[in-house]
Amino acid sequence: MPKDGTATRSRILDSAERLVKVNGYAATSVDQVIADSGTSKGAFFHHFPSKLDLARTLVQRYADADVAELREGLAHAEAATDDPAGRVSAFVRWFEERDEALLGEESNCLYISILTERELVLDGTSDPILGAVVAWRQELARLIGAALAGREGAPDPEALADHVFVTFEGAFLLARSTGDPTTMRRQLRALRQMLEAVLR
Amino acid sequence: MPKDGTATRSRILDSAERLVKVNGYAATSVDQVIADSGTSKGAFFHHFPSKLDLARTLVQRYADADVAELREGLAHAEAATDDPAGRVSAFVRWFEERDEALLGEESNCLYISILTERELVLDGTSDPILGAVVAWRQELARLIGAALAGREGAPDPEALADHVFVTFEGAFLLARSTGDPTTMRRQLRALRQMLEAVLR
DNA sequence: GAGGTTCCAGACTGTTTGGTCTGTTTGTAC
DNA sequence: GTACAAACAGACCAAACAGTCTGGAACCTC
Repeated sequence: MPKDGTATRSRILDSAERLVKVNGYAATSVDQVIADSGTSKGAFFHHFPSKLDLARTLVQRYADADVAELREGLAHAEAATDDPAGRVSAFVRWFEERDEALLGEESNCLYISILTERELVLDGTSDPILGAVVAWRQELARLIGAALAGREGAPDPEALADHVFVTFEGAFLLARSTGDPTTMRRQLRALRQMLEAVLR
Repeated sequence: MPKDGTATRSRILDSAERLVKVNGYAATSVDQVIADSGTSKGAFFHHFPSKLDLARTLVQRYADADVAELREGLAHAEAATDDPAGRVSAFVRWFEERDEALLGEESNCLYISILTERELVLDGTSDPILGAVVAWRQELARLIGAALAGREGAPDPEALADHVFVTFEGAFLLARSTGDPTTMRRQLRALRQMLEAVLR
């Protein structure tokens, strides 16, 4: 085996993720990524056959991490209590309380940058996002459905589950436009209070 | 007065809005806008000194229309009933029921395309978005606050008000990734049901 | 109808873009 | 130590990009 290139590859991916989250995919040039990662054209196109291929790798990596976070939150919620409604609260609170990284002023979601460009959706680059969305939907619909069990005229558990995803993405955008770093926490808090009211 | 150019200008703006909503700002070239609007380079740069200037005009126009829709919904809600909580329901339902244009499969929000690119935020292009956000926040906080009046331990009316905006933007993104045209309506319905539970 | 201005078409330009190509270094296998 | 392939570095390229320029047509003013 020849010399190891995984470190260079990771540096490229990390720089690209940061830049694409902040500026968007089309607005991020390969040269910017190269400069930011301190590598070269040769290195870039050695690891990725094209810019589009980088995007695909990036989205897959990000979605995997996202689903991992989901599992982490679920494990926490299910360990916290046996009460179905309490688990939903605990799940949201789990994200509400991790303020630093998630709530940072400059924090953003890669999904937004990718979904903004229709070409990336049409050619399947965004497919891992759908995978993550479905994972969130299924797991949270299960959690919420348990708390709603046997209620008549109750809201659709899947729609409520999707609304958690909706809140994250919407709050990222709201934070962008207001510049207020407390936006994400406040929106998660509002979401939790509304869910608690529905499940009461 | 020389010959009228407002029709050409509008055609350019309409094409640009459609293309930017669908593909993003950076991914939309001036040449594309020209081709789509059936005009020319000369016409484009006669009406807009630069691509960035087009973006500014576009955002302002879109935000103005957005605030007008807010007012329309408010007028409808306030005419519908005197009950404070009922007005909040009526407001959301007002959007829930206009499915065609707003919920169309290909529908999208210009805000997302603009907020995705940090440069457009830093140079003030996104300022009208903040104006619209604040308008929604103030008006809806007033509406929701009236329904929450005198309740102790109640959620923050401003956060709930912002959550309406959050739901719209998040649902647009969710619809993009799932391709499901019923997404917006289902999310608005979930939002309404949660608000009704909080205000009950 | 002469002069001037707005409106627009399309050729043109300098720069940036994603991507290629050549060459060199580095580690590995034998 | 020789052979070989992976891991780069950086010059290079064609196409696409935003923006300019020139020329002409339409329209108003006088």
